[in-house]
Amino acid sequence: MAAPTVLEIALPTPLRRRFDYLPPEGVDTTLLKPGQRVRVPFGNQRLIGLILRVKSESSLPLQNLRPAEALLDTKPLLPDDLWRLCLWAADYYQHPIGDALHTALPVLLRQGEPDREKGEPYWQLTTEGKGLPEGALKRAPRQAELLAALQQRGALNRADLAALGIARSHVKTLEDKGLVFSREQVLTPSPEPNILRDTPLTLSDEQAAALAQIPEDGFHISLLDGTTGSGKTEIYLQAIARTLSQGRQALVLVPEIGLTPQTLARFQRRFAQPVVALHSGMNDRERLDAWLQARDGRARIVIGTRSAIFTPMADLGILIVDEEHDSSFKQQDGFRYSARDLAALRAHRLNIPLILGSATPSLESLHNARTGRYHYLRLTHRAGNARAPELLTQDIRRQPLDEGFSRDTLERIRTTLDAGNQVLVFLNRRGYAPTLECPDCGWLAECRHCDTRLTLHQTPRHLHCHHCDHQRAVPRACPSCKSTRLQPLGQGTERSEEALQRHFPDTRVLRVDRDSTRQKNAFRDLVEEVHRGDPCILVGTQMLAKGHHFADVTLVVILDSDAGLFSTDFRGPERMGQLLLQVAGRAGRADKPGQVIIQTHHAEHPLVRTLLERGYHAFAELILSERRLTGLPPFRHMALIRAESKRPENAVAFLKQVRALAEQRHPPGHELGYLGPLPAMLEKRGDRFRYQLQVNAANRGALQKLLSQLAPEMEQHALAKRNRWSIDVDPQDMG
DNA sequence: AGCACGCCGACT
DNA sequence: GTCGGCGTGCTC
Ligand SMILES: [Zn+2]
Ligand SMILES: [Zn+2]
Repeated sequence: MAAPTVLEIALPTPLRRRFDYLPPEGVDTTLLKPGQRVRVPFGNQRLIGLILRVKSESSLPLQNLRPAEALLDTKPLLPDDLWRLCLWAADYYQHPIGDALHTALPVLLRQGEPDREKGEPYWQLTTEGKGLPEGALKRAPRQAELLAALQQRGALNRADLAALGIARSHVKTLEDKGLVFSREQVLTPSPEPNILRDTPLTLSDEQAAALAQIPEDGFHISLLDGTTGSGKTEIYLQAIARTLSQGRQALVLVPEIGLTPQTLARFQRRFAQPVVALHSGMNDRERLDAWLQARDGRARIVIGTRSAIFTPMADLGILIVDEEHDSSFKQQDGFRYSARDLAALRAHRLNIPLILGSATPSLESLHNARTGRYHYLRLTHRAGNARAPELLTQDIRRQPLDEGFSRDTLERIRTTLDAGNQVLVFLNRRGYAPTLECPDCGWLAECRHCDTRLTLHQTPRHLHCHHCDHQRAVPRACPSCKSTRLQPLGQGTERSEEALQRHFPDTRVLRVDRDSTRQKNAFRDLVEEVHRGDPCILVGTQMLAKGHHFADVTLVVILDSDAGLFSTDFRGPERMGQLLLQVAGRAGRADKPGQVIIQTHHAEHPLVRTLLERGYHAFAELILSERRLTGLPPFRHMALIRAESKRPENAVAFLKQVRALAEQRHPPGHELGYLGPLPAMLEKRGDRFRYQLQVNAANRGALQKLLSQLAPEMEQHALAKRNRWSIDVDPQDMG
C-alpha cells in the first residue's frame, strides 16, 4: 500500500498548533505544495488555511484526520523568500503561526478569494438579448435605451454607461432577465521604457557623498541620519532610480500618518514606472490588486505602511524605511512584529541594500550604527540656504499662564501674525480639558471602567474616556457634594483653540486633531487653506508633527513638552525628544528663518537641557549611557508577557506561575532576568486588570529559547483560560 | 478565538 | 413553558 499523504496546515486560530488533514478528495497529491491555501472543516466552521508541509505520516491515527475540502491555489501564494520570512517572524515574535500568516496576507486572500486581479467590468448581450426584436421593452425606456446601445456598439464598460447616464441598477435588471452578461478584463498597460519622468534635483556635496556610500546591490544597511529639510527623500529617489534601471523593484515603508497623497504624488512625478500604494485608506480589493501587481512585477515601486513589509515582490532590489524611529512600525496587538526589523532581515536574505532614514533615529539604530552593523550616513545641512530654527526655552514654573500660554509666548505669536506669517501650536492632548473637577470637594470625573480620568470635550459637549471609549454626559452638579461650580482642569486642544481665538479674534485659528479631522476631506481642505499662506494659527496634536510641512509657519509653540519625561515607560524621554524635534522641524524654510518656543516646567532637567543646548545626538548619547547602566534595550533584549482578566488575581496568579516555570527552565542571572508580575501602566482598562512580566536577556538566543519553551506551557496552563495573554518580543510600548 | 453544549433566572 | 446569561470544552 502506498504511503498516505498528510497535509500539515496553519489555521487562523490562537492555538499554537499545526493541524493535520488528508488531501481534498479527487486532487492529484503531486500538485500539493507548501504555501498553497486550502479550505478545511474545523470543528463546525470552515477555515482557510495554508499548507506548511506535505508529509506521509501524522502523530494522530489517520482515521481521525478529516479531509480538506478544497485546494484554492495552483501555486504557492508567496515567493519563497517571503514565505520563509513570515515563518521566521511567527517564531521570533512567538505568535501562533496560522494567525501570523493570515495577518501577513491581504484580507481577501484570507477569505479565500482567488489571487487574481479584478478587471474592469464590461457588458454584452446574450444570445437571447441579441434575438430581441427592435422596440422591445417599451415599458422600460431606460432598459430599452441600454439594449439599443448594446446592439449598436457590441459592448459597454463603466465609463460608457456613465456617459449614457444609465444607472447600474438597469444593467442588473437586464442581467437578471438573462438578456445581458458581464465580463471583466484586466487592463495591462504596456511596459514603460523610461525610468524617470521629472529630472532629479542636483544633489548637494553632502547628499552626493551619502548616496555614493549606498551600494547599488548586495546586503548593506545604511542609517541615513539627516535633519528635517536635509534632503533624505531626494537620496531615496535617486537610490531607487538606480535600482529601477537594473530592472529591479523598490519597496518603501513610511509611518501610518506619512502616506499622504503628496508623498505618493512626489514619487509619481519623479518616476515614469508604475508606483502603487498600500495603506489603510484603501479597500480590500484595491489592496489585493496592488499586492498582485507587486508580486507579478508590474508595480515597480511599492509605498506602504507597516504591513507592506509583507508585500511579495517579483524582483526586489532595494528597501527603504522612512522615519525609522516611528513607533507605528511595530504592530501593537495580535502578531506584534516590527516592520523595520523585518526589513533588515528581508534585505539580508535577499542580499539587497536597506536605507533607514530619520531626523531623530531610534536609539536601537544609533546603537547598531555605533557597533558597525549599520553604515552611518549623516546629513547636517538643510537644502538651499535654510537655517535651523532657533530654539527658545521658556521656564514656566514661576510665570502666570493664560490658558496655558505665557505672556511672552502670546507676544511672539502676535508679532509673527503681524509680520504676515503663520503660527503652529503643539499640544499633544485632544479634547477641551484632561478632566473635570469640583473645586469644593476635589471630585474628579473618572472612568467607571478604567483607572483614568475622563476627558472633557466641548464639540460636542461630553465626557470621554480615551482608553475604553466610554462616554457620558457632563453632570450639572458635582456627584459627590452637589456643588454646581464644576470646572475644567488643564488644557486640551479645544481649549487652546478657544483661548487663541479670544486673544486673536481677527485671525483664523484652525484645530488639527483626530476629532477635528474626522470628516472625510477635513484634513485635506485644511492643509489647502494653510498652504494659501494667509496668517493663521494652527493648534493641534501630533497629527501636525508628522508628514506635513507648512512652509509659511515661522513660529512653533510647544506647550506640554514635558509629557513623557517622567513616564514609567523607559522609552518616554526618547520619544519626547523625537516628537519635540519633529515639531520644531515644522518651523521656517529657506527665506524665512523659524523660531521654536518650548514651554517647560523642567528647564533644568539634564535631558531637557542636553536636548535643547547640545542637540539630539548628545541627548541620545546620554540616554544610551543610562540604558547601558540599567541594563535596558538596546544593551539587553526584552520581552513582555502580558495578562489581563476581569479579576486581578487571575492575571497575577497566572504570571506568577509563568515566572516560576521560567525560573525552573532558566534560573535568573546575567543571561536571563525576570521582573514582575507588575501592574501595567493603566492597571484597569475597559474593566480588565492588566499585569505584565518582564523578561530581559543578555542575548536574543537565550530569550528566544526560553520563550519557545514557555509559550506552549503557558497555553496548556489551566489559568491561561481565565486570562487574555500575549507575548511581546522587543516591546515598543511598555503600557 | 469561535462555537457548541449545558444548566438556572425572568419573559411572551 | 422558552429565550438567553456565560461557564467549560473542543477544534486535525
Ligand atoms: Zn464636589
Ligand atoms: Zn475608560
